[in-house]
Amino acid sequence: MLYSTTCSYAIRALARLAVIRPEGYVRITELCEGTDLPSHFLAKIFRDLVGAGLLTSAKGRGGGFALAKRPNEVRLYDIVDAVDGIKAYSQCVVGLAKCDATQPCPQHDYFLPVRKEIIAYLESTTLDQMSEALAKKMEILALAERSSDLPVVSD
Amino acid sequence: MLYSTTCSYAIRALARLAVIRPEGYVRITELCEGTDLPSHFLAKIFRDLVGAGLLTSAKGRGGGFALAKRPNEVRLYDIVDAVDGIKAYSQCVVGLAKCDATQPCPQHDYFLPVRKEIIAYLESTTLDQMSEALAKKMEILALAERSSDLPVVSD
DNA sequence: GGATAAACGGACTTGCGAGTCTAATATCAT
DNA sequence: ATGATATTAGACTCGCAAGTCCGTTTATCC
Repeated sequence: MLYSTTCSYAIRALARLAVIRPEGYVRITELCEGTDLPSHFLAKIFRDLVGAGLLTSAKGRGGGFALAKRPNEVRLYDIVDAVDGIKAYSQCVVGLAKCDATQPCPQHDYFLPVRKEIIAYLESTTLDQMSEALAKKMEILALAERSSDLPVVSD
Repeated sequence: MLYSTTCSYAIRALARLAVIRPEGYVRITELCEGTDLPSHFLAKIFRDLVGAGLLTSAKGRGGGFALAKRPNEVRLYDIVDAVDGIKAYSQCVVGLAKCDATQPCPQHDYFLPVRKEIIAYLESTTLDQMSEALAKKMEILALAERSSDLPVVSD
């Protein structure tokens, strides 16, 4: 509800990319394996992320997508901005065209701390934090799978 | 970006309702006058709010919609829950089906304070706070209009 | 150079939230 | 009673985000 579906896919995929291969190319199909990420759609999203400068790509054998920067240099903020556009987060909370200090909407003042918290969250969370959390989770899932012999589809 | 468009309409309309007539019926057309609220669509939304117990309605001359409770008893939380469903706010921030303390998503821990802040905001903000803020704004706008002789479309 | 393997590009489909429209129903005033 | 006025109900349209598909291009390997 904070991000668009497209943006959620982007975030999850980038976190996976940072875990699987922090530097070097990963194929889309490999990236989506064992997850419910829609590979065709993600391919389209990744193309845009290349355009936005977050990813680089290489065609042909051994190719794929790679992070354009080191994981600790990529903020959640940058991903969200590239996909949804950060503007969506600075607009009026009830969608008024005119909403500022002189013409505030009914919730303007009350919402300020929430907006502040969201922006701080987007700016302070980085890809390496997310990849670290994800790596830990994948490890746990792998253990669970080995003991139950059930494939776990998640990321 | 926090609410659906429908929910924004509901919030704005209820705030207006509380300003125009805190108790007693207001017609949809009257409520939308001088705003960009889509009256037909709002009629549909208000029907649902009647079903949710936030509004009461009366047909025929002198009828319309009225608040079912006093403005200070209606929280933003209640409105959002009636329209979007509060469940949307408690789900995983990146849309994972399974996401809890045992299987957290890559952002689970980092997002907690944001979620907390949002919920606090929804629970603590009430309709009378919003109507008070709106009344103040409408007053300013009315003054501006009188001095410039330009009709101001807003709420 | 041919086969293969990957991204690239765009056209296309689908699903759903948003918004419109009209007929039905209930209420009030005279 | 009758006409005016309001919600009610639901079918319908519209636009966009989400998702699919396939041919093209570029790179690599043998």
